Amino acid sequence: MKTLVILTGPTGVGKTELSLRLARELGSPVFSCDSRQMYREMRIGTAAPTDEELNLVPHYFVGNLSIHDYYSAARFESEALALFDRHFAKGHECLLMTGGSMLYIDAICKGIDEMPDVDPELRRELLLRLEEKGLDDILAQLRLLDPDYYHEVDRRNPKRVLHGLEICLMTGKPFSTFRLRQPKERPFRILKCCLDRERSDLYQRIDRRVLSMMEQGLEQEARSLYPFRDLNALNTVGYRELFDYFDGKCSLEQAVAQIQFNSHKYARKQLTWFRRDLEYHWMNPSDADNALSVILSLCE
RNA sequence: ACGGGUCUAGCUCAGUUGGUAGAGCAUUGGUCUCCAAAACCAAGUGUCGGGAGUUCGAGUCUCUCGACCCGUG
Repeated sequence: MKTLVILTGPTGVGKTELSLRLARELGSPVFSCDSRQMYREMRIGTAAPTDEELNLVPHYFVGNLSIHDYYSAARFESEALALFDRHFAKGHECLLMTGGSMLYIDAICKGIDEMPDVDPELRRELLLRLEEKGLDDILAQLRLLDPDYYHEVDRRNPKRVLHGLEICLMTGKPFSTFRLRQPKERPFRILKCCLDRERSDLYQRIDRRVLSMMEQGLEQEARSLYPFRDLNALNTVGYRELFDYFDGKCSLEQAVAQIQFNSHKYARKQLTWFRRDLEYHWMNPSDADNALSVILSLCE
């Protein structure tokens, strides 16, 4: 039976390392599902696999985008599914997808409803309007155009409200008519594995990794991307904190500490998301051999 | 040694004319169908340096002890 193995877990838990071993065991490439490692300009700060690691096993979706490119979970869904098809057709029994982008994982598992991409100009307009007239103004229009969604959304969350209105304005139809939220069937089995370790252990690993990023030259990487700080890709832990430092808002030390804290926060958010999904098999990669054999036996 | 200052949540600090404490960060939990490493919501925490006194009542006034800091020797 064709199986897609999903190996995920919070940032810094040790996904990359285990995925390389697992990929060799399964004879699969690594299909990354990390929304930030895709940007080739952001290697250090996203802890993207190194050249040596990339040479060990073929990877997809690492460094395949520029920070200037538009991308989304929906695009990832269609591109990744097409690739899976091709590889399964070539005879692979198991394929491995690794990464921590929760929404991207769900896009693969359940699918995302068909919806047009948002026109960047419209988005800019609405953001401006949000700034000038406030969220209530946006909400009022959403209420008119899509009362259903108006009642569902978290009305305090500008991003959600804005997106709803964007789709209404672009299509002339209520956003909620697109949101079927019906999980799509996939022509393969999905095996979900989530790595986790003791919290203090995880935080220590994250903290150490941030320091090592700094040694690898994260500051220079961030500085070279500073002119593009307004791009969505750069709204990322590890970069925006350094941008604050460049702006003189804090010391370098403080920025580094903030990167560590924000990574902790992100790890917690990931865990919240994964916990909710009862299909996950949980394992601790501090005993990598065991984790590996558990996953392999689940693949049977 | 003398003079001055500081000591409040894990950290940095706020606490009005005395009514037993708060904000940011951290920590923790949650929401979530497409810019998602985003955005949003929520929670706990304190022997207010120790002790004594004044007072119906002290983080807030007085005394005392201690720690640290800055001056002067």
